[in-house]
Amino acid sequence: MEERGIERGSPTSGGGGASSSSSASPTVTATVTTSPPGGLLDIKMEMGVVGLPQQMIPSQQLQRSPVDSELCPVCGDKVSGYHYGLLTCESCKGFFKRTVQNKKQYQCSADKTCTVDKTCRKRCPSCRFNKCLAQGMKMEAVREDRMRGGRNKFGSYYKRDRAQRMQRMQSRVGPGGPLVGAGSGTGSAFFPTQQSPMDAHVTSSTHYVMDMQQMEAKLKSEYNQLLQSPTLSSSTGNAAAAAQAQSFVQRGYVPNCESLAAILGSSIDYSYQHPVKHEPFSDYQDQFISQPPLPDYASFTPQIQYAHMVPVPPLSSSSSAGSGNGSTRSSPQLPMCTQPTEKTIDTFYSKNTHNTVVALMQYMPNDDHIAQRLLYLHDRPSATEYIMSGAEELLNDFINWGRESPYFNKLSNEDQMSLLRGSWVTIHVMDITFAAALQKLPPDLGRGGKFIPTGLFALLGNGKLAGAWEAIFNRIQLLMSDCQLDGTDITAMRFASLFDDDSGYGRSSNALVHSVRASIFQGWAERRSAADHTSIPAWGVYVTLVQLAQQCREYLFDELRSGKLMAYNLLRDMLVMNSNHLTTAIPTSRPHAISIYESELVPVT
DNA sequence: CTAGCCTTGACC
DNA sequence: GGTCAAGGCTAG
Repeated sequence: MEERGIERGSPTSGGGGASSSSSASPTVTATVTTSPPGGLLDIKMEMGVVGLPQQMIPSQQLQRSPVDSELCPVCGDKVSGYHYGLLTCESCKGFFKRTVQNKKQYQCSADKTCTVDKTCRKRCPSCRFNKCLAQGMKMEAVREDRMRGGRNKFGSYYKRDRAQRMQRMQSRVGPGGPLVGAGSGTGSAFFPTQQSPMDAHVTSSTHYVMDMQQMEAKLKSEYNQLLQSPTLSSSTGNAAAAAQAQSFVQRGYVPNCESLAAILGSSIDYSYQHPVKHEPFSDYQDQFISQPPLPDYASFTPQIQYAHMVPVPPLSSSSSAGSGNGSTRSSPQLPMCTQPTEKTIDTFYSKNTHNTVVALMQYMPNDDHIAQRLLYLHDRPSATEYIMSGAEELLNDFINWGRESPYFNKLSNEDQMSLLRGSWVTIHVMDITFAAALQKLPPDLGRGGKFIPTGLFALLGNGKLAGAWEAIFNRIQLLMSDCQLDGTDITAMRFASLFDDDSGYGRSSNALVHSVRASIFQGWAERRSAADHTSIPAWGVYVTLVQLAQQCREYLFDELRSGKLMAYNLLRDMLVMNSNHLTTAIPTSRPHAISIYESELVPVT
C-alpha cells in the first residue's frame, strides 16, 4: 500500500500558512574555482560517494511520503495528491480542470510574471495557468469524455514516481543524520542542515563553496522541483509510447515526445496549449503580443526589470506574421490582475523596443531549468547513458522553447525542423557551458555516486574536446567578470544559433530566417556599441562554441553509427538530415556556416 | 469563478 | 475492499 497520510476531508484547509510558491528560486552563492589538473573536465566516475547507508536513515524518514509535507508548486497551498500529472493542491486541481475542460483563454494584463501564491492565486488566472503548465500539469490528463473514476494512463507513472521520490528523499538524508529541526529554524525534516549531497560533489580538482543557509534554501527549492517534475520516459521507445505521443499530438498537447516531427506537428492546436484571452488593447496589434509567456530571464540581467509584454519589433512588414493564434474567446473576461500593465513598463524598454536582442530576452528560458534537469537525472548504469538521457531531457525543453519563440513559430514545420536539428547541439553546448559559468551547475553532475564532469555533459560525452572546452569556459568566466558577456550576449547567441539556416541542416533559404538572424546580429552589435557583431567581445565565444558543437555533433554521429544511441529516439531523430527517417548519412565535412566563421574567429586564450 | 467536499471506478 | 485520481456538485 502506498502511504499518503493526508487529511482527505480538508486537503487545503488548516493550517498553517502556505509558504511562498516554489517558483521563487533562491539566489545561490557559489564559487567555482577551476583549477589546473583536469579542472571541470577531470573525467571520473566515482562510485559510492553520495550513497548513504540505509541504516543511517531514520525509520520515520523512510515512512514519510512526499505528499505529507509538500506544498503545491503552483500556489504553495497544501498538496492533496497527484492531479493531472503533478502533486498539487485541491484548488489548483480544480482550476486546471475548469480551464482545460472549458477551453478557457486568459491573458495577463501585467507583465506575465504575476505572483501566484495561496493568497493571490485568484488574481491572475493567466499566470496561474501558465505556472500550472510550467510546473508540469498535463492537459491530456483532463478527460475529454469526462468519465469519472478509474485510473488514467499516468497511474503506473505516479506509482513509480512516488517510489523514486521516496528513494531520493532517503538519499538526501545527511550522513550521520540529524535532520533538521535541530538548529535551523527554517529547516524541514527533509533537509539536512549539516551536509548536503552537493557537498559530495567537491572533488580534489575543484572547490565548490556554498553558504549553508543558502544551500538549504536551494535544496528545498530543488527538492520541490524534484517532487514536481514528472518526466515521463523520454528515453525508452515502444509502440504504446508512440501511440500515446500521437494521441497527444492529435489533441494539441506536447508531451515528452520521441519524434521532432510529432512534437512540431502538435503546433496545429497551438492556441489550446496557450490559452489567450484577448483584451481590447488599443495600442497593440496581435502580432506584437502574440507570443506565449516564458519565465523571466532577469537574473542574467538584473538591471532589467520589465522584460515582458514588450512588442517584438517587426522585422519587415511582410515577414512579421499574422494575427496571433486566431482563437476565439470562449469565456468571459476574468478579473484583471492589479499589477502594472504593459503601458507602464520600464523606460528601459521604451527606449529599446526596437532592439531585437533586447526584445528577445523575454523569450529566454528560465536560467534554472538546466540545473533542474541535470541535477536530478535518474540513476544510470554508464556515463554515456547519463549524458544522453540528460541531453534528451534538455532537448525536449529546447524544442518546446523553439516552437514558442517569436518568428520561429511563423515558419513551416519543415523549416522549424531544419532549424531545430541544425541548432540543438550548439544550444546544448551553450546552455550547459553558460549555466556552469553562471554557477548554476556544480562542476560535476550525476546521481547515485557517479560523477561526470559538467563539461563532459556540455560536450555530449566527447572527452577529446575537454581542453578546448575548458579554455572557452575560462574565457567566458573572464568576459563575465569584465561585464563583457551577460544575458544580452547569451540571448543573442541562442537566437542566432536557432535562426542559423546555414548550419548544414537547413533546406532552401528562408527570407524570414535570414532577416531575423541579421536583426539579431544588428541588435547585438548595438547593445554592445560595436561596429558590427564580429567586433563584440563575446563573438569569439560564439564562434568557438559553434565549432565545438559541430565536433560534438560529429561525435554523436559516430555514437549513432556504433549503435550506442538506440535508446534515445528523439536524440537520434535530431541527428537526421532532411528526413523524418533515421539515416546513417553522416556529414563528412563541416557545414558551410562554420567556414564563414573561421575567418572571423577570435582566438580564445 | 473558486475551492472544498463528494462520487465514481480501474487498479491493486 | 482499499486506494486514489479522475469528474461533479455547490456554497460562497
